[in-house]
Amino acid sequence: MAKEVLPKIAFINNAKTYKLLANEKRLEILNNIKFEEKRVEELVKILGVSKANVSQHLALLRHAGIVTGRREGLNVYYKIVDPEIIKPCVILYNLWVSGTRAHGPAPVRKQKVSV
Amino acid sequence: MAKEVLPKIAFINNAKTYKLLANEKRLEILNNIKFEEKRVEELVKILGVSKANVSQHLALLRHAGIVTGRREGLNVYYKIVDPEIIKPCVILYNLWVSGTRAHGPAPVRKQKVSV
DNA sequence: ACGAAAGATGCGGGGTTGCGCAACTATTTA
DNA sequence: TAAATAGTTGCGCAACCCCGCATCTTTCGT
Repeated sequence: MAKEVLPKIAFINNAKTYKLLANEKRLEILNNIKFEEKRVEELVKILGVSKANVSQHLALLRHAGIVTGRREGLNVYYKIVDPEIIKPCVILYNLWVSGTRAHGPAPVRKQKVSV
Repeated sequence: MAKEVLPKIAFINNAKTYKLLANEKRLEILNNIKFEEKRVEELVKILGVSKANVSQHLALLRHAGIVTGRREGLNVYYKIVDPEIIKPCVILYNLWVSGTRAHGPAPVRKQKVSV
């Protein structure tokens, strides 16, 4: 790990990115399109929320350049631009699995996931 | 990178953690105490905000188990519990440095940092 | 015991976020 | 061209976050 402290600009940028990631639904969306693109309608079924809501979340992620959409007829297929952005999720999840941190009760069975 | 989609509980937990990280000042605090502990007063000088505000941010991080404080006389020394939590910051920063993602204008000189 | 220094905490207002609802656009099929 | 399907966008309100300000607590020196 880098010994140096990141430049101030890094905090501003990271905070923006973390704000986008700081939402359960958006995280679920990202994890569902990290390797294969999916239609909005599919994400609606998976997330169990309204189409409008999914669209709103996707708009945020799109404007930040985190995901891209490709229209094909009636459908729009979304995918992650750079799957690298998922890594922090896996790291934090594993951190939590290891029980190093608190934040909520332990699940029934905790299993690490490869980064 | 793991092919599997993380369990739902992971999204809930990650979202909570990301909310805590989604603040410029808290990120700066974490980056300043990732390897050596610092007094609150030192952080006040570094961040350039009020003592009360720093204390509030530290309280949030403390309650989430991300940092710990150790009192020594008048001073309280804070440090990160597990520096692993910094990794996502470095990853995201490098992602941004690579120009893979948007989010703000490019800095004068961008330099990657080792994870 | 009193004052000073270092932190912590409670409150209040301005700003932001999340989501339902309704209205709108785009594309295909009849 | 009209209807249907897939998606997007604007509005409004409740909930939440950030931070200044004042107050309170802890510890030390005199």
